[in-house]
Amino acid sequence: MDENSRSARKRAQIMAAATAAFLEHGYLGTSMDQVAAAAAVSKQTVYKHFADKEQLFTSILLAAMSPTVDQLLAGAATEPGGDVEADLMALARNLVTAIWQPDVLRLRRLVIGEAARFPTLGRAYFEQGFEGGLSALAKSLSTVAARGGLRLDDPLTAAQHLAGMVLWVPMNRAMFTGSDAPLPDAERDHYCRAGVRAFLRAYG
Amino acid sequence: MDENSRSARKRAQIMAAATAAFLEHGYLGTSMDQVAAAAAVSKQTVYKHFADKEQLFTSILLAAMSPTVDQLLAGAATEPGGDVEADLMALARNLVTAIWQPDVLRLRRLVIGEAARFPTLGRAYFEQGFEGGLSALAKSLSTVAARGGLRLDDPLTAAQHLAGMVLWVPMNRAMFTGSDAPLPDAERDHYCRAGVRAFLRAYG
Amino acid sequence: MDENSRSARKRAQIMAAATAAFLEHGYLGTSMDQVAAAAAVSKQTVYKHFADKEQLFTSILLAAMSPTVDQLLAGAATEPGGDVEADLMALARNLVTAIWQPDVLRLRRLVIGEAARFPTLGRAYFEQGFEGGLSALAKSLSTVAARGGLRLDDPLTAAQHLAGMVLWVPMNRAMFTGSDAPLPDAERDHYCRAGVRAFLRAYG
Amino acid sequence: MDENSRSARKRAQIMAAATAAFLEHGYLGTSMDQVAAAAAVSKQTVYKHFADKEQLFTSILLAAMSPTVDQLLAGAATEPGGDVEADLMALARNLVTAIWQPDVLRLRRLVIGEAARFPTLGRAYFEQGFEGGLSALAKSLSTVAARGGLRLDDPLTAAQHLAGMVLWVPMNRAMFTGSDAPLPDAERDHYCRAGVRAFLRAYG
DNA sequence: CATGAATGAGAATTCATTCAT
DNA sequence: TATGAATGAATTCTCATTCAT
Repeated sequence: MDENSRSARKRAQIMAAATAAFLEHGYLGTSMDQVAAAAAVSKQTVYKHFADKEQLFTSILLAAMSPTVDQLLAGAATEPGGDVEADLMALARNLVTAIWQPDVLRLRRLVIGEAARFPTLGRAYFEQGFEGGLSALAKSLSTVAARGGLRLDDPLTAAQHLAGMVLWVPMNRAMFTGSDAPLPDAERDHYCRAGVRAFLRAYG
Repeated sequence: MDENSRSARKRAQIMAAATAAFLEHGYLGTSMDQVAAAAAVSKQTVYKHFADKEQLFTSILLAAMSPTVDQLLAGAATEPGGDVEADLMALARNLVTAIWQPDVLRLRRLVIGEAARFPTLGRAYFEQGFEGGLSALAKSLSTVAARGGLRLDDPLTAAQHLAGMVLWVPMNRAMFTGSDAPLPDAERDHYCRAGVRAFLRAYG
Repeated sequence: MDENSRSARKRAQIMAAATAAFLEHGYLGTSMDQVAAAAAVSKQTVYKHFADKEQLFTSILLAAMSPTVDQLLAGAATEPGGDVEADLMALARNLVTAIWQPDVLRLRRLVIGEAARFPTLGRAYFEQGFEGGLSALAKSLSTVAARGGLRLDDPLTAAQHLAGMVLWVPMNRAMFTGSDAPLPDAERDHYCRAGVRAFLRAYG
Repeated sequence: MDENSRSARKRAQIMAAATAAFLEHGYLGTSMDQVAAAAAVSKQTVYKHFADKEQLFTSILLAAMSPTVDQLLAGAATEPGGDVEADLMALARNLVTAIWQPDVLRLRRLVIGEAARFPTLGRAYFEQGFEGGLSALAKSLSTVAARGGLRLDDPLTAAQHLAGMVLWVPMNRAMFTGSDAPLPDAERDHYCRAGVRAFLRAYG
């Protein structure tokens, strides 16, 4: 049990170090030496826990996705309040805030950049992170709709449209420019408001 | 002119080979030996044309962006036809078709994946490719609106919303899953139709 | 202590091999492969001990200077014996003998040849090896003078003059011709005697 | 004759460029590309004039020695003036000034640094530049002596002693530290005066 | 005759991975 | 078990020299 916990601690150190390194320098840009050094662990120990670099990478990324997904789902949950527009604005803001964590943006870029080399990983991210987030958003929309004022024949499509209108521009900017800086509140609210209003006209 | 053409020919060979290699294997995944071999040219010749790997990479990508942008702009142009919905559908279909070229998808992934290492490149792509495409779409929307049936106070925002609704899901799928396969017509039409109808409700 | 000794042994092997290689072929003329092969060590091990070639070079040379300096200082020390001229002759002979070690001559040529590339190294050699030797010689001269027969207002200048008269010609010959052969006794004595006699006329 | 002069001009360009490059970066540190580029000439042209790099190097250096030697000889010539000490000071100052040209110092370092690789060159420099200079100095000393006040049984040995006392320290400093800066007048005069006074005591 | 390209090797440095201790 | 060393290939880039045009 002692060795077990010590081993588990080392494993955690390795994963933390590797996650940071991969997110910062990419797959090929990260060396096993760097990982071992950053984890304050010998290379052998790394190889004892992870068969090779590919396995380390996929394990790391799959583990890194969970909190991301959780955040997304949490971000999509709403405490329904006053009027519909206010509820939708809160929903949109939560969505943006959940996504605009530096590590989430880096993770997106990393998975996209390695999609050709690691298609399984990309598919996992898409299904859990992306589609999962949309489902959660659809559910929240249904909740809002249940309180009146929204015609939602197809909540999932509505969620896609809301997310697309709000996120399309700022997310592409973040992806392409490489900036991990938080989205300024004014900008965030601008995209949220414009998207929510168009959404209300289409689905109100 | 003779030397010029010979030198230019070599340079073109190098750029073609390097473009293919970088799009397929990424920046770090592509070696200068590979490039030289694929271009049927000696490594020296590569280095005589491009000072180092970074310069080769940026030159290649900037050159690869132009046709992409052109395609996008062309894709956004429409021959206005019958009713508004039909015009918008044509617009959306053209947009999707223009983007869903394998090299365009690969280029997007490459630029995103290297955004941290080459932020200048990413910014260039975003401004020319992404924002340029949106502007062209806005202009086309204005043309359609002029023929009646659309209320476009802010054509650029409208273009962002149309593009976001149509592209958000399939583009993310393409980015994450790494698939360069053409979008099946049925799927394309599905996203286009749903987006266009919501758009018409919001802006019609 | 076990790892320590193993690591230290490897490091010593590397330094010995690198010293020999650099002294024989110069900085640019020596490759890291040669060093590793001569040290019977992998290239990685070399790079684990020394960050890069420059650091290896400077470490090597600084280490190579110490025994040189020691020899010079020891060479300048005298057991004062009979008359002044005999003492000075012994001093001069010791000086020449100390310098005329193949590795010392090679080291001088190497440091001079790389003085433009490694000025710090050259300065270190000048201050420790050259000026240090002169100081030691000055001290020895003072000892001799204390026993009478020498007027030494400025022992350091006197030492410079004695060394200059004795060494100027044979040292330049050794430097320029590249010969590491020991100075024949007859020749050595010739330069020593002529220098000592002039010195006695000037300072006696 | 036209081609001849054009060819000669090119050859001169190459030699000038190669001299500068070799003096600055050494033999191995200079590439044929650099030489050709600096000479504004194609590499073929370089190889047409000089069979290979070694021949280029030796030709360059042998050519670079002549002006150096000339300067030394000229520097050792004196216009005999007032008293003996003044004449000797003038002689010493001229000697120092003649040597302390940047290219002369660089040439010395280069020849010494490459003495093992190019012994013939070093020997040539020693015989023409070094011993030649000493002979000239000896002749000048004889002239001074002829006007009274100097006992010169062996003018060459006297010249060696004068040169050694004056030059030993500053020349070693220049060689080791890599400085091509001109010797400050005060310093030059210091070494000259101390050397000349000791010389007068020994040979006056 | 002179330019650009080719050659083929070799430079320094790093990599992922595996032994030996 | 965990460390340093070894391996052996691959990386980017440069070199001296020689063909072709």
